[in-house]
Amino acid sequence: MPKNEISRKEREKERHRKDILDAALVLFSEFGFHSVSMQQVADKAEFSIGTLYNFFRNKEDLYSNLLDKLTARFHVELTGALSEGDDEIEKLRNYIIVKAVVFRENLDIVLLYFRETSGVNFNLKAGMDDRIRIQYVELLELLAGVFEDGIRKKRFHGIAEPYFLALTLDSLTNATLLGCLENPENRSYPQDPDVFLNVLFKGLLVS
Amino acid sequence: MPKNEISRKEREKERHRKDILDAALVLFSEFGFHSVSMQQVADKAEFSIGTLYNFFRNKEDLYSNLLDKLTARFHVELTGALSEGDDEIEKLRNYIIVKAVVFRENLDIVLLYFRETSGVNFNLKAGMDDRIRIQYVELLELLAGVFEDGIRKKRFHGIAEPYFLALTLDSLTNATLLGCLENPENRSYPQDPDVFLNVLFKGLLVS
Amino acid sequence: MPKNEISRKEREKERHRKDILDAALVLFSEFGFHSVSMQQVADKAEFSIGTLYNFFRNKEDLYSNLLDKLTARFHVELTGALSEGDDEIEKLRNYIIVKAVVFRENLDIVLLYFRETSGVNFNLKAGMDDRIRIQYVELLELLAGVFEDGIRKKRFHGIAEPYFLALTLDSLTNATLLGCLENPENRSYPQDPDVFLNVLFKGLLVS
Amino acid sequence: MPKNEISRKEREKERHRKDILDAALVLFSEFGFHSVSMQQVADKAEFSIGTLYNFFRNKEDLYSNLLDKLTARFHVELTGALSEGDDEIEKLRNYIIVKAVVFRENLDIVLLYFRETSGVNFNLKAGMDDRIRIQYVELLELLAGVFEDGIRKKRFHGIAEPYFLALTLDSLTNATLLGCLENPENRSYPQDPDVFLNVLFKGLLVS
DNA sequence: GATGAATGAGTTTTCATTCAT
DNA sequence: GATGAATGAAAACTCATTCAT
Repeated sequence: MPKNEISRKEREKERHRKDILDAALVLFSEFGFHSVSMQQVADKAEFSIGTLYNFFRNKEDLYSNLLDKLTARFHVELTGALSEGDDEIEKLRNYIIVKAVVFRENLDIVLLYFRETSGVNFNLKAGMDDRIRIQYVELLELLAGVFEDGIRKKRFHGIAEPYFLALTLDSLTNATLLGCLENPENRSYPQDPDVFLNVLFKGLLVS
Repeated sequence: MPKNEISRKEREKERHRKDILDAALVLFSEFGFHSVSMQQVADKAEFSIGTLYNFFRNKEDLYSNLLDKLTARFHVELTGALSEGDDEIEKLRNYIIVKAVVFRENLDIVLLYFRETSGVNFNLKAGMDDRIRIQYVELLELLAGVFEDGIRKKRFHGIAEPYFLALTLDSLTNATLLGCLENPENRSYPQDPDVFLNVLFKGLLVS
Repeated sequence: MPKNEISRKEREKERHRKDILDAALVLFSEFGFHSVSMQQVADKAEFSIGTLYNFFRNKEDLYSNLLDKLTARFHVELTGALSEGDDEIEKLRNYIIVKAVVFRENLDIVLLYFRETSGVNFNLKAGMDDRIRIQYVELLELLAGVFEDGIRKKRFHGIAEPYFLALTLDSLTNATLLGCLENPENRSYPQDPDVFLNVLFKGLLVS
Repeated sequence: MPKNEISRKEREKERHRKDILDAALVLFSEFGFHSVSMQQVADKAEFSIGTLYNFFRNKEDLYSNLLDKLTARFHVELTGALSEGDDEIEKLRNYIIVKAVVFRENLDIVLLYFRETSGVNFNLKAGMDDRIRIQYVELLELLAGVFEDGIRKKRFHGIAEPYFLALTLDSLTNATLLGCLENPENRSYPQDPDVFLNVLFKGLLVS
C-alpha cells in the first residue's frame, strides 16, 4: 500500500519536526535565542545538525516557526475563551481563567513569548515578529470589543475607552501571572477571576 | 596649577566614560545586547576598542554599568514623584505625569530597561539584574504604600490588596506609554493623568 | 558495507587528528607555546581554524594532548630499555643507547619535552605537567633500582645513593645529547655508551 | 654644587632602574616572559608604564637587560669560585659550595635563568641569548680546564675528556640543586660537596 | 623625567552553515 | 533523508607601544 507508506513516512517526518521544535522550545525559553547553538538543539533533539537544516532553512527560521506555532496556539485558546460565555462579564471571567491555565501549563512557551513581545521591540529581524504583533493587536481588539459590548449593553459604566480597558486587563493579568509563576514560593496567584475584575469593575458594574 | 591639571584630566576621563556609555545606550536599546559588537560601540563613541576595555572590564560590565546608571536615575525620579503631593490622589497623579515625561524624554533608556526587565527573566548573568529587580520591587512597594494610606484615610475603597493596585497602575501605565511611544502615529497617549486614574478609581473614590 | 564505511571515516578522522598534532609539534618545538598561533597550526596542518577546535577544546588542550602523547612514547621506550639486558651494566648500556637513538630520531619531540620539563616549573596550568613529572620520577626510580641492584650484587661500589647515581646518569646524558644535537657541526656525540659509563664507573666497578 | 646635583640625580635614576629590574625579576621568574605584562611590571615597580619605556626600549630589552645582569653576576661568582683554592680538588669543592649558596640565595634568578637556558633553545629572538650561551660555554671551559690541570698533574685519572667531566659535574649539580630547591620538603640537598665529587671521582682520584 | 589614556594589530574562540558520503 | 566534519567570518579581549600633557 504505497499510500500508507507515504503517509507513514509523512507522519514520521512530522514527528521529527515536532521533536526538533520541542527541543528548541525548552532551550530557547530557558536561555534565549542568542545563547543557544544549533548544536545544542541538535543534541537535545537527538538529531544531527544537518537534519535540522533539512527541516528549517536556518536558525532564525527554526525560531520563527517555533514562535508562530506557539502564538497560534495561544491565540486560539484566548480568542476561544472570549467567545464563550453568555454575557460580557462571563467572557472576561473565562478569559482570565483560561489565561491562567494556559500560562501555568505552558510556562516555557509563555516565557519565550514574553522574551519576544514584552521587550516591546524585538531582537530579531522585523517580519518574524510582525505576525506576533498582529495577533496580539487582534486579541486586544477582541477584548476591547467585549468591553464595548458590555458598555453598550449597560453592563459596565463607560468610564474609559474600551481599548484602554482591554490593555489594562491584559497588562494586569500578565504582570500578576508572571510574577506568580516566576516566584511561586513568593506570592500565589488568585484562583478567583473576580479578584482581577474587582480591581477594574467594582464601582463600574451597573448595580 | 597641578590641582586644576588633575581635575581637568579627571573630568575629561569622566566625559569619555560618559561618551562610551551614551554610544552604548543608543546601540543596545535599538539592537539589543547580543546584536551589538564592541567594535560598533567603539566606532559610535569614536574611540578604539582598546579604550572601551580601559573603562570597562568586558562587554557585560559595560552593559551592566549602563543599566545601573539608568535604573538609578529612574528610581530617583519616580520615587521622588510619589513623595510629592498633598494627598494620595495627588501623589498618584504626580507619579503618572512624571512617568510619562520620563518615558517620553528617555525613550532609549526605557526601551533598554524594558528589554531587560519585562522579559521577566534575563539573558545575562544573575546579579546584574538583581539590583534592577530590587529597585523595581521597592518602587512597587512605595506605590502600594500610597494606596494603603489612601485606603486607610478612606480616600479609596479598599477594594483590593494595595500591592495589587500598585501592580495594576504600573502595568497599565507601562503598556499605554510603551504602546504610544512605539507607534506615535498610531495612538497618542493621554495628557490627563486622570484617564488612568479613572480606570482604576471611578467608583473606588469615596464620593 | 556500512562497517567498513564507519571504520574508514573513523580512520580518516584519526589521521586528521594526527595531522594536526604533527603540525603542532613542529611549530611548538621550534617556537614555543606562546609564539605559535592557532592560525599557524591550522595553516601548517592544512585545515581551517574551526577544525582544530573540533578536535581540541582549546589551544592548551591541543598542547597538552601533544605532550601526553610524546611523554608516553618516551616513557615506553626508555623503561623498556631498562628492562632488557642480562645484568645491570647491560641495562645501563641499553638505556644510554636507546636514549641516544630516541633523541636523535625525535629531535622535535625532545626539544618540546625539555622546553616543558627542564624549565623546572612550567608556564601552563598545573595538572597537565603533573603527569609528565610523575613519569619522569618513575623513570628515575627505575634507573635508581638498576643501580641499587648492581650495588647489592656487588657489580658496583655503593659509592653514592642509587637515586643520586640515577640523576647523574640522566643529567649527563641529557646535557651531552642536547649539546650534540643542537650544534651537530660542533661536537659529535659518543657512539660508545661506555664513554658515559666510564665517567661514572671507572673505579666504581668492582674489579 | 651642580656636580653633586647631577650625581644625585644619576644615582636616583640608577635606583629607579634597579627597582624596575627587581620587579621584573620577581614576575618573570614566577610566571615567564609571555605571561607577564608591562602593566604588571609597572604596578609592581610602582612606576607608570611610560617610565618603563624611558628606561628600556621595549619589553624584550627589559628582559634581556635583566638576564644580562643576572648571568653576569652568576658568571663572576662561579668563575671566581673556580679560581680560588690551592689545588684542583679544592677548586671543584669551592665551585660546588658557591653554586649551592648562589642557587639558594637567588632562587628567583636561577629559575629565570633555567627557564631560558635549560630549554636548550630559547623562546626569544636569537642574539639576546647568545651572550648567555657564550658565558655558559666559557664557564664550562674553565671548569674543563680545572679537570685538565688535575689530570695533567696526576690528581685524577684521565678517564674521560675534561669537557665531558665538566658537563657532568655541571649537569649533576644543576639537577640536584633544582630538585632540592623546588621541593624543599622532599629531599634536602647535600651540605658536603664531596657527595658530588665522590660520585665522579671515587676511583678516579689517584690514590 | 614621569604619566597613563589611547591605540589597534593580533590572538583565541564560537558557531551558523555547507556538502560530500 | 540523515550525517557530522570542515569551514571561515565575526566576535571578545589583550597588551606592547606611543605621545600629549
